[in-house]
Amino acid sequence: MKRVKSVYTNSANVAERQAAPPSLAISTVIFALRPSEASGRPTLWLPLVRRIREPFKGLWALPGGPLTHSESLQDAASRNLRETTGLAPSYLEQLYAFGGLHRSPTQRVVSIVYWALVQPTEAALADESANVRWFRADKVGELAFDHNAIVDYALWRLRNKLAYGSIAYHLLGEYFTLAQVREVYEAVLDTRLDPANFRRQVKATPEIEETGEYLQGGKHRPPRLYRFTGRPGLDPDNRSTP
Amino acid sequence: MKRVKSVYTNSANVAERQAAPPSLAISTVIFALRPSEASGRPTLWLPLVRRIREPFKGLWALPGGPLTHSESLQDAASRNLRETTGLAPSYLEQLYAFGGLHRSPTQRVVSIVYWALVQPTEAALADESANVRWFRADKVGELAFDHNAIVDYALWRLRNKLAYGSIAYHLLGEYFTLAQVREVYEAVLDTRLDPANFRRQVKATPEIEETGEYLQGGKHRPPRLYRFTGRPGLDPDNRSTP
DNA sequence: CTAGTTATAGTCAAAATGACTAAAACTGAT
DNA sequence: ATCAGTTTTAGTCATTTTGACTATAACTAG
Repeated sequence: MKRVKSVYTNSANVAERQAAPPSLAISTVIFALRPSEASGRPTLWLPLVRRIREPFKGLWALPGGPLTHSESLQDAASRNLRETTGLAPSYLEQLYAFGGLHRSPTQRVVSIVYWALVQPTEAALADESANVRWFRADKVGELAFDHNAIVDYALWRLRNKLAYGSIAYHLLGEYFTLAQVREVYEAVLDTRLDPANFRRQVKATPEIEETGEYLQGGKHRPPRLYRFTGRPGLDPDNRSTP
Repeated sequence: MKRVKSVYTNSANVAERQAAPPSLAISTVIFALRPSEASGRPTLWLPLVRRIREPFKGLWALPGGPLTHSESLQDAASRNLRETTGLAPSYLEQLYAFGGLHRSPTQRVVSIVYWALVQPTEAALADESANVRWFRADKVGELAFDHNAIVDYALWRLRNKLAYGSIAYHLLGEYFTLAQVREVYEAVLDTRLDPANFRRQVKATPEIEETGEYLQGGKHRPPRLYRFTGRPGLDPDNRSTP
């Protein structure tokens, strides 16, 4: 079989490289909640992978890879999430297609970026190694390519979607207390919210179902557990909120 | 010069076509306001181009084309909008990257779709020919590829963005009356709104500036003209609303 | 000058929001 | 056993926002 790929990657002919179509890659920004080392309160974290080749060798970058022929964009994002972190997302949505001319110094590459939320039970199982590490979302340092801008944009989208839609629950387990929901909002939006008013609002949304269970083992009055009954939200074209 | 492109397009070798990267295209959904033939009230229209080759030869499709090497995604969308309709958009934003496996029967193609709003003064100048025609957004008929789904999604996004953000003004000229703004909302959201309450809300948004001018020549009391002082909104990454 | 129509201001009750008080229910220490 | 401390939960109350509606102003057509 003729190695078609080599026409683009190995040739030193500039005209040929010009004529090559921009390459397509898929990346994902994966958010999960983890307790902050300092306060113990939950904060947003995301996994990054260390680049083992040029360009940007040694820098951290978003997990990603090429789009293979037999998978849809969403499938590619899922796969690549699973391959780098071992995780299955509870929420996955397309973020944006980044296609600036100089994103990569070596070649023109268009990246279709997805963002995902994973539940803490999942996140605890996440692979971590020398080349895969979790970072606090607000302290990622300098990343490869335009990945700092992408992370910022993903954070903006997360905040936005949280403020409108009902998405917070995908960062939590199946059962949760109203205080935990509030902590998600506080972590993501970086504000403090009045517990009484917040609970009034959450209880007004029809997708929140009261269970008969209570969370035991805490130091104080045991809070009631709730359940989210909305759709899974794995579909990017689901028409929920902007 | 070697014709690199031919490696993918002319070769009959299946293995080679498998190995070829999915091709990348840019399309645009262009909305403008035009008076309905029936009621005379403004309604949403969009231009489509007739396909002159297979697949889907003869069917109408969204304007689009390949991504060239020297332009960003947004530039490609702008150019392609200008080339097919002669228009310059007053608003242009990325809609979504569509990459399903079977969007095109002949090859795998990933389309990055933009949506645009053009002002009526512009829209009146739009080119129309045998192969470019404007359709009412709710009556486009059967389109090529998955373009019906794309138009539906674009309409959903437009409604959504209209309900939250301040985007209606990009469908109007520089000066407009509050009744015209209301007509935009009524056309896009397909509802009737109370004129008094609507005006109260619009006047509460800080980006709307009252001018000293009045629209003359109407049959009744001349309405005051207003101006929109928000940012142009040509940037897709502008952090306005979901 | 009058009838018809649109623009615009204002009223009023209902609903939503933000700040706050307080009781209930648990744990851990006295 | 009791009490102090903390969190959950319910409720109050003033303010703001919303929706339905009334009324007046300003124009045109006849």
